[in-house]
Amino acid sequence: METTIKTENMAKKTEIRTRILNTAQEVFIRYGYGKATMDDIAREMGKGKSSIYYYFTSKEDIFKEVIGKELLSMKTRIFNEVSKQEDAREKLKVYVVERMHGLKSLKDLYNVLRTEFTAQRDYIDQTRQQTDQEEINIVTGILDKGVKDGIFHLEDTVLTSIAIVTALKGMEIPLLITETGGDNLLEQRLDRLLDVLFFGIIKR
Amino acid sequence: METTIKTENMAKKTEIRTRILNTAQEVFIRYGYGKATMDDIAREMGKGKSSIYYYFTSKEDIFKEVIGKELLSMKTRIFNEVSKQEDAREKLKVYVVERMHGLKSLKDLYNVLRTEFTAQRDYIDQTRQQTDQEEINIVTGILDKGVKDGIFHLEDTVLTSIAIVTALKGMEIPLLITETGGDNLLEQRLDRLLDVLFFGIIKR
DNA sequence: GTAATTTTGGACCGTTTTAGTCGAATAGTC
DNA sequence: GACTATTCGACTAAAACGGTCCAAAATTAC
Repeated sequence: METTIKTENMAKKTEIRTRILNTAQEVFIRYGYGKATMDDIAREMGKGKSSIYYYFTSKEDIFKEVIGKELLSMKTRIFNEVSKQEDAREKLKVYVVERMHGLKSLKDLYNVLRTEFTAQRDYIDQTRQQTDQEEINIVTGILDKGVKDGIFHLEDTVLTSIAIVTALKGMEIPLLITETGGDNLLEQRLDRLLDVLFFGIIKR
Repeated sequence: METTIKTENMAKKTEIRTRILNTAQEVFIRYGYGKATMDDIAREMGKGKSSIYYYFTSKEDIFKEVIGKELLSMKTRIFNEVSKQEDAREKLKVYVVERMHGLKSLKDLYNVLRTEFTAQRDYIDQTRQQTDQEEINIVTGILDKGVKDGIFHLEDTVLTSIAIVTALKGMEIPLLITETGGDNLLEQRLDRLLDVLFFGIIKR
């Protein structure tokens, strides 16, 4: 009975933390990190500002957790979509498209690339570096399967996956910064990228 | 020659003022009046903050001019759309719909109803009062035409138009504050309002 | 019922940001 | 050259903001 109540209390605390994170995300999206205030977040919650500080250490703390949960969510989505495909070519295609779409929604979240808040950007870059190895592992696994199935002709799948991930990173800024066109334009450009990628791989 | 150059200089000054107002409007829409800064506006212009103060007295001065030009633009649009109709019933319908649509876009502009910046809201309310008489005159004109054409049966068109304008005002907050649904929902609710209005008028 | 713990929020503090001003520099006109 | 128009970074005072404090309220434990 006693542990049950304590468990409920822990769950309630987690629930309130989640609500704060979701509210903070809306406020960060609407105003950007800089202009969003702790008072804004508290007001949307219907609570006092100090109450927010009871659950989180600082504004930056909240921001990092919001980014973290979005990255995790994005990674989960990518993994699920890639797992659904059988063909290695489709796996790679889905991986690229989901990755870029995920980043696009992250752009809306922190609005940092545009407004140059270096501190947050550094943090995002740093967080992204942690997932680099994971990305390379995913792409290497896809390429290995393709070679095994006779679809791809590659000597070194690890080096190739590094090249692919690096190319994707290099495309992030130009692709995401561009305001013109909606998802359709992004889709078209990604298709073109994949064509080049496949021709380059398949033709050898 | 001399007056020509001075005229050009006046035109250039007006052009720069217009560009400042348009830029300010974008910044106000994005961040709201409170969070929008003079530095934001200047940066979007590619100018120094002091340059803005060369053309405008204050941030509030700019805000009032932005609101003023939007209200004027809205009134012009309403007048033009109402003038295009022949039937008094259609005139009234178009008037109501254009009026509410115009207010909806103004809501986006200043974001004040939601964030309760009293100073700006008072100013907007005050500005709106100035146009009240104009609204009553427009609606009275429409009702007079309807009575003349035998479509409406009314004893006192002026009193009725006051009632209609008051009813529209009373509906502004609930209609515009509601986030749910797009223009379609607004259109439906306005149609329903008009049905009630017409049945109430036409059935007597 | 009382004590302990958890949660809350307005007041406060130190720092940062912002509206607005100043004065010098540059550009344009006569 | 004199005068006017325009520009902008530095500066000031006031306001805003992140974060803390501490008492009160609410909840839980005994």
